[in-house]
Amino acid sequence: MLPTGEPKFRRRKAERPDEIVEAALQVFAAKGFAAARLEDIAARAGVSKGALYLYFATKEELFHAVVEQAIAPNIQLVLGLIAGHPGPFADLVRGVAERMAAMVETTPVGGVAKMVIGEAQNFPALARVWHDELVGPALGAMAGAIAAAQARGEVRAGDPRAYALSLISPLLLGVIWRETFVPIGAEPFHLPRLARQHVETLLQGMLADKDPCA
Amino acid sequence: MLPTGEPKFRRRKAERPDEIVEAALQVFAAKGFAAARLEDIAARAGVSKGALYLYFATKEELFHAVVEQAIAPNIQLVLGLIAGHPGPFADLVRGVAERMAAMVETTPVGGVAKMVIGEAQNFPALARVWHDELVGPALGAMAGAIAAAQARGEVRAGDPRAYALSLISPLLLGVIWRETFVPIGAEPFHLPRLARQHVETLLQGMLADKDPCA
Amino acid sequence: MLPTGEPKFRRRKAERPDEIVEAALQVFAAKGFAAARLEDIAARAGVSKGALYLYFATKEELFHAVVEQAIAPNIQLVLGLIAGHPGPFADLVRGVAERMAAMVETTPVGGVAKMVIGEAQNFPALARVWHDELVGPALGAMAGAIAAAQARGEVRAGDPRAYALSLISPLLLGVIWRETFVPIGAEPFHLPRLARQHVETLLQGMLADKDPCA
Amino acid sequence: MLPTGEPKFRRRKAERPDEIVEAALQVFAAKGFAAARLEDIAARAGVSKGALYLYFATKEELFHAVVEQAIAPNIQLVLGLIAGHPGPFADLVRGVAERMAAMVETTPVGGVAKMVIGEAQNFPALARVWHDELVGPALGAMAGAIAAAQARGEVRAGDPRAYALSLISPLLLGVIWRETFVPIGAEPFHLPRLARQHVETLLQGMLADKDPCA
DNA sequence: TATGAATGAGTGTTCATTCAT
DNA sequence: AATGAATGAACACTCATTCAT
Repeated sequence: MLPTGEPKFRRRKAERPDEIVEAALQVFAAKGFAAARLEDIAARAGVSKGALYLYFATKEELFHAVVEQAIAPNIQLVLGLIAGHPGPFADLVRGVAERMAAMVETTPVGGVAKMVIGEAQNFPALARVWHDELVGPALGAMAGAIAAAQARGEVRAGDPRAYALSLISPLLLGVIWRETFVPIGAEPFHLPRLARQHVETLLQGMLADKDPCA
Repeated sequence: MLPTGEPKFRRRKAERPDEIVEAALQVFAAKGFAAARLEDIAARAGVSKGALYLYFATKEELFHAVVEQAIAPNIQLVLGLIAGHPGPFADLVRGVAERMAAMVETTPVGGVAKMVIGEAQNFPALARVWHDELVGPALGAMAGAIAAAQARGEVRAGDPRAYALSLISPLLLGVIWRETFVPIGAEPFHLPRLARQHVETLLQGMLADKDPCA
Repeated sequence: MLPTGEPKFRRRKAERPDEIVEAALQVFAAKGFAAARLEDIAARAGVSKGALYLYFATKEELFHAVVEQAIAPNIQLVLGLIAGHPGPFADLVRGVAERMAAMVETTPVGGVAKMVIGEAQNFPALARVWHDELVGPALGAMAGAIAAAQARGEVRAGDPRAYALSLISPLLLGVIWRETFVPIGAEPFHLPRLARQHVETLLQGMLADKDPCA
Repeated sequence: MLPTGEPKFRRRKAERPDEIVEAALQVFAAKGFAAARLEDIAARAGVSKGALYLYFATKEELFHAVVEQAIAPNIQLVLGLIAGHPGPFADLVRGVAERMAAMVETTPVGGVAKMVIGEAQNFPALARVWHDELVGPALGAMAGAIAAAQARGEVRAGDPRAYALSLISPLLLGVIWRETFVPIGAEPFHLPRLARQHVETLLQGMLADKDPCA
């Protein structure tokens, strides 16, 4: 009845699905798929349990939305970084590592990753989304960049895909460590530092004999 | 009428717990803790649901038994390898990596690890067992060996714990990859090869003998 | 097609708890706590098993609600009767006995009492509620009235608490008789008549006015 | 192989059923029928769970045996006391009350009674046994004695059965009190004293005007 | 659009009873 | 006669999903 003015308490509707997905992200990341209760998600989103079903047909569909929504903002970033890099290989690696370290520290991607790992067997579709849209392309792009650097003589011989995995795995394992063992009192890793030390050390072995310390 | 065949009651007190743990290992690794149904475990072990409770008081206790049974045979192996190594650091690393690669290829440790990662938040006791009995000691032993090598001037400066994580993470991530993405069609990694290439490459950067930045 | 009939969902939040407690009262009184099946209670209340848990967190909590609901309306009555009585002791006793006889004949208090007796060992909380809220205060109030009458010289010497128990026990035992033995064919007692005869007889011995032992 | 001598550890077999019934009595009295676990009974009797079934076909049959065994030794005592009493009514009542007070203090009859009350609805056969073999005859005998005393002019007019119940109910209620409320901290009654005060008081009202203080 | 009362299938756990030994 | 491993039916409780409002 008051169509004008600031609809202060009515910026609903359009934002609802996002609010729900955001709430679901928190709960799924914390509990995993099976142990997450729709009631908790609804409560955290400030809606009723029934309202969830206005936007998502099933729990699994909501889970999909969470995975896709948590991926989308981040994936293009890394891919673009790799694809568009002009300079020497070492700089590319350093840039990607730094960006990824920042990402895992500032976004809930770690929680989602843990959740995907834990539920992959029961919900293969999730593993497929995660693989096809995120880790597959990213690993492929990185391997491509490595192959190109090898072709240019910048990087020594060796399986590019294995090199790519070598480069990023401490960071990912650090995230898993944080999600899995830090809550029970294990000493955390400082992820940016871990990534930097790892990349610098590994580059020593990867780069061809032209001075890697440039 | 034949005296053999399927007797209803088998009376095999001695073998039963192992059979049950083995079955539970399969089901837990496949489904995770929450989604695993005791009924499935019982069926796979060839016993009734009730029989499970003759040996394990709760589902969680069974889970513990699985974790400890899958850990126990493997942990001392690696720790002993590290502790008892006399020779140069590079040889130690190569030996450990080779042994671990073999282990993850021949034992279900990967499935258990995935399960621990997925359920850690909901069952902290599991994460604690896994950390305190396996990854904690292993990481500590490795970091200790690295620090010793640094003291001997064999290895360059740098956080030993981060180096240790760097050394083993591609292997562990390869296992996670196998458990998570290979079932949906992703290309697997050849873990021994992956480990070897990684170790050789990383060692180049870790070892101090010849300064590559001359 | 008719708009009336049995709608699957009734949406009667307000009435439901009372309906459930009423149904639970019947089933608990008939079977005792352990043998009562939640499914029977739900069926009798015309709801699903799950609906019970919308109102009561556990079977025991439902049991508590039943006890308190069956107690609450009756307890103040008797206590008020005792506390507010002005006249001579004999009239008080007669009034209380009459009121209690009417109560046990018109309310399910007998069934609940039997249930409390039967389950007290396994569910001490129930015995505590019943004792603290009903029999304790009632016995105490009665003993207090007796002690006062003794102080006034109306009642002979003797333990007031034992006198109080003496006064009411035939009525209570009559209820237990009804709940326990009448269903298998035993001859019932007419409780008001039983109470009256007992009170009149016992009063002869309690009252001090005329020494019967001249 | 050693048929002679003291078979010190072999006075089995004949005593087994009694030992089992004795153990069952304890457990049933403590927990009630439904909550009593055959395993506990077996353990307390020092036999295996399976051995129970060599002597009793079902849990209910064992329950029956317990009731009958706990009754048998006590019933004839009271009945004989009443039947064979020659002297004045007051002495009979005093003797019976004293004997019963001793009985409830020294035997587990209280626990069994509580159990019968609690389980009567679910196992009417138990109530029947208890009624037909114990309380029915006892109440009848007492009522008969009262009627005879009335015929002799010793006792005033009134329903003999109601008088009988009046006489014994405080004692029985005291037992129920002990079983139900004392475990949660209620103050117990001293049963012999309670019975004595009650009987003396009630007799004042029951006895005809000839001096009751003789 | 939104609610939340209600459902009902599903699961961990218990325990009386059976039976090979 | 005795054991105790094994069974299987039963039950309390949970929670994703539905639907009258």
